[in-house]
Order: sequence, then C-alpha cells, then structure tokens
Amino acid sequence: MDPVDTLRRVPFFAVLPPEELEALATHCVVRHLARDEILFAEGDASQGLYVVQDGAVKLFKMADTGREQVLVIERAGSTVGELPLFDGGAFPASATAIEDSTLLFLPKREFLDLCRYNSEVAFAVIRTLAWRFRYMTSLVEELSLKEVSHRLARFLRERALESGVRTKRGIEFPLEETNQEIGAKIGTVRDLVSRNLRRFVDRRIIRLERRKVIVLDMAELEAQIAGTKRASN
Amino acid sequence: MDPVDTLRRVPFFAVLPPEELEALATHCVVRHLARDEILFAEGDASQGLYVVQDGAVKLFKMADTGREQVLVIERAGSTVGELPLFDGGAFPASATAIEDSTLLFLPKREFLDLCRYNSEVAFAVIRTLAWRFRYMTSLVEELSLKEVSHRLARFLRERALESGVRTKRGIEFPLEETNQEIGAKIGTVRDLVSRNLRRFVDRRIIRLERRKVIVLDMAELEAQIAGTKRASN
DNA sequence: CCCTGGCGATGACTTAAGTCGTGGAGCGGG
DNA sequence: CCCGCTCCACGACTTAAGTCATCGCCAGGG
Repeated sequence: MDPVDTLRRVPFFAVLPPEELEALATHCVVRHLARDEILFAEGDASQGLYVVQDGAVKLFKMADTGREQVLVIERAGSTVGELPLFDGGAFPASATAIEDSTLLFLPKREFLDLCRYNSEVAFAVIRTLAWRFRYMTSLVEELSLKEVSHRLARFLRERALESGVRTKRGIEFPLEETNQEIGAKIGTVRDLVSRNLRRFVDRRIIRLERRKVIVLDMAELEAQIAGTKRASN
Repeated sequence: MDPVDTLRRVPFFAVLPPEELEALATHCVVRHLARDEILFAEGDASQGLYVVQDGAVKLFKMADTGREQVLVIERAGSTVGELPLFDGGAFPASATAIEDSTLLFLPKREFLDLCRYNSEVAFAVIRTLAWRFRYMTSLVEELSLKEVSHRLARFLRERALESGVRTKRGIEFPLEETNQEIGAKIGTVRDLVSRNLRRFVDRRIIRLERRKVIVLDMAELEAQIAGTKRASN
C-alpha cells in the first residue's frame, strides 16, 4: 500500500493537495509491528506521530494487578500518539498492535510545522481531538454510572450495527475477540463477560455459536442498555 | 472585573495583543449564574463558548438513578463548552455553577473566526484539548482499575498539595465539599466516602475536624495510592 | 428559641463485582 | 494422532460497592 494513500485517509491530511501529501510521505518512516508487539508504553517520550496504514493498534492503561482497560482501538487511517507532540508530555497510555500492522512514523517537527502553517490541518486536529474527548467522556460515564451487563449490551449492539448481518434467525456477527479482550474494552474481567453473556443467552436475547453471536431480540438488548434501574430521588 | 482581563487569563487568548482582546470583549455577553443554576444540559445545542470570569462551573454526567459523575470543575480563566463548536455535536455533558458565578459568552462565529485566522490561538486550543484528554484518560484509569479507597486517597493528597498548610499536627486543609460532592468527583456515593474517610481516621492517616482535614501520615496516604494489590501474572 | 432541613455517622443488609479452581472444548504443531 | 496451549464454562467463594434506615448534630429561618 502506498503511504500517500494512507495519509490521504487521515482526517488531518485529507485537505492537503497531492504534492504536499507526497512531500509529507517522504518524511515518513514505515514500521511493521507483529501482533502483540509494543508500539510504546505509557510514560515514554514521543518523537513523532504514528499513522496506522494497516492492521490495528490498541491504546490501553494497565493496572499493576495485570488488568487492563482499553481506551480505544485505532485502525487504518487513524493516528496514534499525537498528544505528547502538542503538550510536550509523555504518552498517557500504552499502545500495542492487536494484529500484524504497518504504521507510518512522521517526525514531530514535520507534523508540527504543518499544523502551524496550515490552519485547515490545525482545525482537523482540533476536530479529531474533540471527537476523542467526546468518546472518553462517554467511557467515563459508562464506567462510573453503568453496570457491566449494560456495558456488555452496548458492546454487542454496537457490533451488531456495524458488522451484523440480518438473517432469519436474527442479526449475526462474528465475535473477533476473546472474553478477556471484551473485558478489557468494557472495563471488567474475563469471568464477568462470560457470566453476563450466559445470562443473555439464558434470557433468549442472544445466541452463541462458535465464534459468532446471533442477536435474537434486539429490542430486549436495547432495553438492557436503557437501564433496569429506576430513578430514586 | 474587566472582561478583557478575564480573556487574557484564558490560554486561548493570552497570545492576543491588547487591541484584539478589546475587540473580542465587545462581542462577549456577560452572564451571571447563581449557585446550582444550570448553564446547559447534556444534549443541548451550543451557540458559543463560555469563559469563566468568576466562580466555578462543574461539568458532569448524570445517571437516571440520580447519581452523578463530575468530569471536571472549571474556574476563572477556563472555558466551558468548546467541543460542540468544533465538531458540531451537542454538549457531551451538563454544566451547572457550584458557586455564584460570572461567565462571558462568546458567540460561535467570533471564536471560530479567531481560531481560523490565528494559528497561535488554534494551537492553544489544541494544547488545551490535549491536556483535557490526558485528564480524562487518567479518570478512566482510576474508575476502571482502582478502588474507591485509592481514589479517595488521591483526592485527599491532591487537596493537601494544592491548598494544604503544614502545621505541627500535619498538613491541614479545609474540606470545601460535602461527602456527596466528593463522591460525585471520585465516582462513588456519599456513604462510601464517609466510610472510607472513617477508615483513614481509624488508621491514623488523617484526622477530621469540623470541615477540615489534617493529614497525619502523608507517606501512608501515598502508600494507599501506590496500591495495596499485588500483581498476579 | 424552636423547628426544620441538610448533612454526616453508622450499622445492617443486599448485590454486583471480582477471584479461584477445575474441567473440558477446540485448535495447531510436532 | 496426540500433546499442549489457549480460551471458555462453570460453580463456589470472597470482597468491594452500593443501599437502606436511623440517629444526631448543627445552622438558618421563622
């Protein structure tokens, strides 16, 4: 795949004319990461920006108990590690590839210059950060105010919407990740994911087959999300 | 207090020359909020940016059970509600004054124009968003991976560092908020704040007097933060 | 001065969350 | 084809978190 095509897919750079993209691409260094390979660790200093060309990178926090919380997963066309470039701090979270991946590394200098001289780029950066902030905000809300079953229901619904196929049995989609990984995304542990999935199965909301989920009753799944708790006050 | 002085304190605008600050100030509308008055609610559409001139505004998410999670508290010199201006969405959280407050309202148009034509301003916005993102990141980490006692210990330490006075008894600082409010900040309920404070008192880590906290054993308080859990793995 | 409302303290209780250990299914490599 | 690894499935258990109800203090308003 061509680095220029990758850069064009990034919101930051989509506005640039072809010749500027080319120029930018000449400064990029390609880096390959095998699955589970570490890109950087929380606290490391940053030298530049990473653009995901292919594969997927997870950003996460790890507790000293070994438990981890995934913040976000970035795929092709997304960037990773821009924060330190702007505020001069260290990486706020760790990053590892969850698939074999190809990244472009763009040195700090080039990226910052570009932001400075092209207000379109700066604006795109702002939009991206705003979007991410929004996402973190909802993550906080869920972790603080919602229960595990709620978070799992939302996770399933999101999957159903983005990659589900409607069949006569219901909405089917493959379950890419292990229970462990689902746990890390929704803020709990393997066992609870398993138990809550089971509960949904018992209640005929979903069905599990090998590595596949079939949503039998989307209305009931969304009812789980809406919340079973009544307001007190 | 003069609006121009307020604007100058805002990182976004600190770089502007006096005459531009003046011009900006002419577009601002002053708004007073009494304690507990609502500035906006999650989901509302935004018309512009708020700058806190005086007082304090809390941004929070509320669960349908009535429980709330404070995201951040903004005081004089900080801005509130910039996100929707950039990505066109609604407010991601609700905002109310926690003290009688004075705000400046700057219409969307003027602010965006300024960002667009002044890359210094755009950069300052990016820095601010980066900083906030960092903060949200650590909030997620705490909520997901740390226990209530840990979060409370951190809360106390932060207070001790920012407004504590060293006396012969220890580090003293006033406790501005009710247990309820502390709970909303650290992601739990009133009762648990009370119980955990008691636990710290019993273990001679702190002392409570009227509306005041005295940290007797800062080392032990920090040990609580470091974590009592051992790594498995 | 008393009433009242808000808040803190606290014990008893319920429930969600998390931990642990075992067993077993599925899969890929030797 | 079997071995070993990883992951899933429980069930039993522990513990943190949250709920509930009660009491008592204290400050502010009538």
